[in-house]
Amino acid sequence: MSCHEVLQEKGYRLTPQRMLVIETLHSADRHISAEEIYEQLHARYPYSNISTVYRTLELLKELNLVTETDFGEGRVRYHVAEKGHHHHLVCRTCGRIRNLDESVLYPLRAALLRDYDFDADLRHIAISGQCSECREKRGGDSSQLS
Amino acid sequence: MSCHEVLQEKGYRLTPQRMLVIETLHSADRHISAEEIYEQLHARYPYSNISTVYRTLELLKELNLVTETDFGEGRVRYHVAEKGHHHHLVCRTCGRIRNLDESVLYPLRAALLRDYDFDADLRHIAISGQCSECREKRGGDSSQLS
DNA sequence: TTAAATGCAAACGCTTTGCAATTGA
DNA sequence: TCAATTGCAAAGCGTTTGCATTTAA
Repeated sequence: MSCHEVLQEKGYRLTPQRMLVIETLHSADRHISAEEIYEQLHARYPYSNISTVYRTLELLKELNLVTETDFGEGRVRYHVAEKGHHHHLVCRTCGRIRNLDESVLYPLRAALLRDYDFDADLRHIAISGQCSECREKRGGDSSQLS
Repeated sequence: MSCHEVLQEKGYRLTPQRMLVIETLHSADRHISAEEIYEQLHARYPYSNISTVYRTLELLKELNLVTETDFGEGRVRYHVAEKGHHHHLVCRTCGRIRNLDESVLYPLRAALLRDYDFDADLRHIAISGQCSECREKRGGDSSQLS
């Protein structure tokens, strides 16, 4: 189902601004920032505003139509949520496997490239751990972070 | 070698502000933000300033005495660089293994917990990929990201 | 003594918000 | 028609910077 259809179905208005933001996101060949979306939008539709871009992105995020990724640049980047590529989260307790959107690993890849000059292959990984249900049931060994 | 010694050896001044920032970082039981460091510093030394905190953190980062981690909260957190815990980066071409500071994985762990409610076990992982030398030599298959 | 470091205030860049005006359904 | 959406301007937040003053060595 397309972004337009999802918006319409859920009762959101299909404004020209929203359609242009969606179009820009789809035609982008890489993760794109709000500012970049705004520039393209503004070129075609001069009476547009960056706060509308942010509000539209917020909405699309809520509807899981776009993914927000923080590459540690001081701004956040967006792309349309792809259903195709994903990894797996494997619960060590119940064994259940859950899909993990690949975009969650992008910041790590970016950091390894930037800080270690290492081109990590994160295309086929499974991450082990414990799902929320098993954690609640057993209490287990959670806190690694502090 | 302690932070104080490193600073002194490299010819940096040991000001009370710097010593208090270092002390605060060491006594913190978790990753701490600049604002939090400043609050503690300011309580003990009222004529201090947050820009000094930022400048000190910048310096300690350069000297590899502290690590900066972005958990995606809109602010960055710091902690003293631990030599103890690390993971491995394994080059698929030359096989060389390089240490990876564990803090690089913290944002991923935080994101999995926040977005997937999954408590990932990232304590013993090796990440496969290609190091910079091998990439330069052979050109290989790099770009996964955009 | 003096270059390095600080405090202050102002600016920065990204993002959010209050509100009146506009508009899609 | 009228609630949803927008544009605008201003604010919010974490961080950085210019500059005069202070200070560790």
